[in-house]
Order: sequence, then C-alpha cells, then structure tokens
Amino acid sequence: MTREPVAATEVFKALGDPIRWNIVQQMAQQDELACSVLEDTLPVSKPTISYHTKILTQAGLIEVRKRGRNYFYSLRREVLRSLMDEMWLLAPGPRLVSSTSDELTAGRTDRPALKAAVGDDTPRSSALLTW
Amino acid sequence: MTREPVAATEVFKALGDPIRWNIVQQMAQQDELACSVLEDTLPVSKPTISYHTKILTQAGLIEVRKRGRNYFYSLRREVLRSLMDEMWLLAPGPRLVSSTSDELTAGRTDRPALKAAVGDDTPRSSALLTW
DNA sequence: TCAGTAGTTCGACGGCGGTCAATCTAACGG
DNA sequence: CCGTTAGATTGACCGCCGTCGAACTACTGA
Repeated sequence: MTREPVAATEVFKALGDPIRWNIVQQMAQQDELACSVLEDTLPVSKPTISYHTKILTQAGLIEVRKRGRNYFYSLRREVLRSLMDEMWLLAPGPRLVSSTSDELTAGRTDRPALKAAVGDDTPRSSALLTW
Repeated sequence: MTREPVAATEVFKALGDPIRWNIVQQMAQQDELACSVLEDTLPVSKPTISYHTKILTQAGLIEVRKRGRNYFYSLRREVLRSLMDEMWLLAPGPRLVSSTSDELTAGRTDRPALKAAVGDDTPRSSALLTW
C-alpha cells in the first residue's frame, strides 16, 4: 500500500531482473495484463510469478486489481516517469521524443514474447531527437 | 572492455544498489571523480569500493582513467540516456526539460554527501514540463 | 634502491534473492 | 454444497551479492 514515493534504488532493483523487466514491457503494451498471460509467456512456475509481481508492487511499479478469481496488473507509468526525471538530472541532453508513434499506439496484433524470449533485451528502434 | 551495448537489466541491476547509485550521483556532479574521494565519502572499505566500481564499469556506466597511481572515474551519460530512451518507450508523456539549470551547471561549492548520507534518495526539485 | 602509498585481487563469510513443490484461500460452476 | 480452478503463501534449498582483512601490484619520492 506504499503510497509514499519509493526510493530510486528500490525501483532500479525491481527492474534489474530479466523476468521482471519482461513483465513491465508486456504491461506497457497491453495496458492491463491478466496474470494468466504471464503464466503462459514466462518460463517460470506460478509461485515465482507471484513473487516477482509482489516485488514490482512493492516498488510501486504496478497496480493490482482483483476481478472474481482473476488478477489483473497494470503499469504505473508515473513511477517510471519520475525515475526518468531523476536520471535526467544526472544526464541531461537530447531526448527521443517521437519514435514513429505507430509503434506505441497501433494495435499490437502480433503476439509478443513467448517462453524462451525472456532474455530479449535488444533495444527497439528509435527516431527523432530533440531537447 | 565490452563496447557492445549492455543489456538494460544489467544496467538497472548496477543502479539498484544504494552505494553504487550514490557513486553515480557524485560522478554526475563532479564530472571526473578521484577514487580517493569515494573512500572519503562512502562508509565502506577500499575493497568494497573497488568491487562496486567494477560492477559499474561492467555495466558500461563509468569509464576508468589511470593517472600515475591514482584512478579517476567518469560517468558515461550516453548509457544513462539510452536507458532513459528505452524506458520512455514504455511510459511516454510529458518530460521535465529545464530544471532551473543553475542547479545543474552552477559551481557546486558545497561538499556533497558525507559518510552517513548514502541513503539520501530524496528526489531533487523539478520544474517546467513539456512533451 | 627502497620504504610508503593507492588501489586492485584474493579468499572467506553471512545474508539475501530467485526458484519450486506443497499447501492454503477464495471464487466459480454445477 | 462440493469439486475445480486461479493465484497467493509457506518452507526449503542454493547460488550469488556485498562485505572485509590480508596479500599483492604499481607507482612515487627521497
């Protein structure tokens, strides 16, 4: 229930695990993610998923909604943004602003990461820089 | 000597430790930091400092320069920026752009964090948002 | 040449983090 | 009311992470 701002290092630590980073990326695209999806897309057991979602929750990164016997997670983007702001204080400079926005808003019809693709950390394409 | 881009999770993991985060913050202000300064400002022994700087180096976050028997570390801000870009893909929106720039460029005459101040994670002030 | 200093490297140790099988809880459907 | 299913909790295990003292390396200055 921690509504007070969480220490930056705790958020970093939460993001510093491949599986959790993968979860966050999935949630950024789906905007509301069923727990069952995670069980399908991640190569770990249910308890482990529960463990990771708890870590992310404690870091303030995700929000949990229980509907019936199903759980839905959503990304708290403000936390990500305030973390970026804090980083930007350390490394100001040109920032990417419009990355062919279709990649952000367009209906993601293709299924994302399957089981083995957890380690896929290759950065996506980028475009158009500015201050 | 890893010159290839480092996985995001590795960078996050490197930033997810209070002492390392403190080191990064110091380097962001000093722009070139003597190892001896770290020994004075951090509450850990020399071997531990060496260990942490190694982690940061492997994550691509800092660069090492040896001058005589002294070591100097500097922050590789590009890495921080590309990490921000990757985060921005997940949480686009208004970003802080000019945070009373004196706080960024002005000569920092006051000594920063002393021994006990490692846990000081409170975000700095901010201002002026935009896309 | 040699004593001293700066910093890394090398064990070794304690604790935390990630994992799973087993158990538990709560909601659903019949 | 009861079997089933979704997901969290518990307990245990093991490997890695952060820490330090001690030894080592390299540079300095006299």
